[in-house]
Amino acid sequence: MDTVSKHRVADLLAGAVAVGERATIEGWVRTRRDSKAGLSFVHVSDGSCFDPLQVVAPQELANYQADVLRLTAGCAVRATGEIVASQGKGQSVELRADTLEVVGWVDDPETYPMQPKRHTMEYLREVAHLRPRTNVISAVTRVRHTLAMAIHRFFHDRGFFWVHTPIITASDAEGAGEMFRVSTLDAANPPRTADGKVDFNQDFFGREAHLTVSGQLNVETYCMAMSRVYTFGPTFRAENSNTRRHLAEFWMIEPEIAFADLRDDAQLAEDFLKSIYTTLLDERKDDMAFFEKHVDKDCVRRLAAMIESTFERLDYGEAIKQLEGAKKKFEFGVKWGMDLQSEHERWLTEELVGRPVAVLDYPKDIKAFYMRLNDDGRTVAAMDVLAPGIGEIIGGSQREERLDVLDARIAELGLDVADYGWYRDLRRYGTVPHAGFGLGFERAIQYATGIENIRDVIPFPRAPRQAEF
RNA sequence: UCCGGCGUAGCUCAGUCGGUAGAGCGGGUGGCUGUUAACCACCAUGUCGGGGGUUCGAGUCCCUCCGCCGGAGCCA
Repeated sequence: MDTVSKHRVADLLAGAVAVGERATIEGWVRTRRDSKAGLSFVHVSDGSCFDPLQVVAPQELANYQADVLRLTAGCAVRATGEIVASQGKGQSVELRADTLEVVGWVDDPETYPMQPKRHTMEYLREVAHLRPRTNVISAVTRVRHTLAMAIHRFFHDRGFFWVHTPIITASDAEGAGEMFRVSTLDAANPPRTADGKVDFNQDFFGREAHLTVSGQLNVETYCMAMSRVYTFGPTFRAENSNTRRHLAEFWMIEPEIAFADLRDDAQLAEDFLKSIYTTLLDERKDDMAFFEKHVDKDCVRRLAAMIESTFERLDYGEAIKQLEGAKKKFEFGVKWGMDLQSEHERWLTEELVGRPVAVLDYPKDIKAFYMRLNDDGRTVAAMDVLAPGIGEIIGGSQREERLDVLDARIAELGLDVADYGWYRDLRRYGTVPHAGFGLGFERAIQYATGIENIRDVIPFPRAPRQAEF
């Protein structure tokens, strides 16, 4: 092998190697077309960008008959040659190979699951180990990475610290949602207490433990020292929900800011969404063009509109009034005190406002115990950010920082104050107003790409009866 | 979990009134072409999701189980 340096396809297509210079690429064959002019065209992808590199393999290659003419989709190859201006349409440059080495064959091309054709997303889910070789999943993968990096960059640039809140939690105070148990007890024959119950005292942690459903309560502790913090990590829900919007394991982003109220929180959410989607449109034009053409023709326009808009602020009570006065007939009735249905959220952001809107100050009875009670005594400082085309994209709140009010809410909801020891301590020692929000990472990807099923924007989806890979 | 739909070739699907299965793509072979998911011709391909039932006969009708998809609920 010669000393020609290796390059990524993305770099070559971007002109990193001048025409006339030599380069080596490594990747997987997408398609092969033979020309009786005495050459074959082999499209090679290495995942570095949406487009493959066209490798021109002339019949003069020593292994042309033996190898090149046997190439099928999925073969792994290494090609070295001169970068030349393309004679054909569809690419600016191509690699005229003087060596083309097959690193790994596809042993049975007929049953290779990834054929050079359109597959259904359902089928691709059944071959999750091979689906990153498709246009759509590789594009999702690059978008997912770019958004993740954009999120970290957004927070880092604003002085936030990434706090690694625990995956395993012994707190059963997190509230909503069924949790996965974490245990080393013998499931078939667990130790029992005198009254016949499972004795979790003998379990690994000496008490019941679960996978976390939210990092918020933990991250609040670091907020009360570091001022600006966020979590970005996996989250688990054992709900038996089988929809295109739910996973048993998903990633969530939860910033938390000290010395801040609900309005600061809403502003953070607005800045956040605009920033990460600006980065996405800027850095992944190729993939977004693909989604726009083949998945959701409105996705780029939707993001551009969000970036350019100023988010509206709307009081919950005002939202109810507007909904009650709407000419549109809703499946669900509208009344103060109820939670907004998806159809209501869509109407508010799409019909009434026509751009993203933060709905503020919800009735306390439909919201969590930790949300700050407003002076009216019947609403809490909660917010939902609604966006055209999707509805709710972010949910957040100002947290109750007054110990006596928090205790009253815990009691009111029938919760056990003993379960909230360390959380209450934050209100005893230097408490300050603070707020935060939660964003489901996969839903943010769905919103950007238009991918309808959430199982297609995470590499290995976990859902009821689905954990094969 | 509830409601609805679907399950036929490697993939996407068609299959009428119940009479032992077809197309396109993909694969193989050949032709043609600086080709772009190329094109043309030919060839091969099936436990019709599993089990049970009705019938002379079931891909088709009935029961049941499994799986998948969509919607609802729950939510991120």
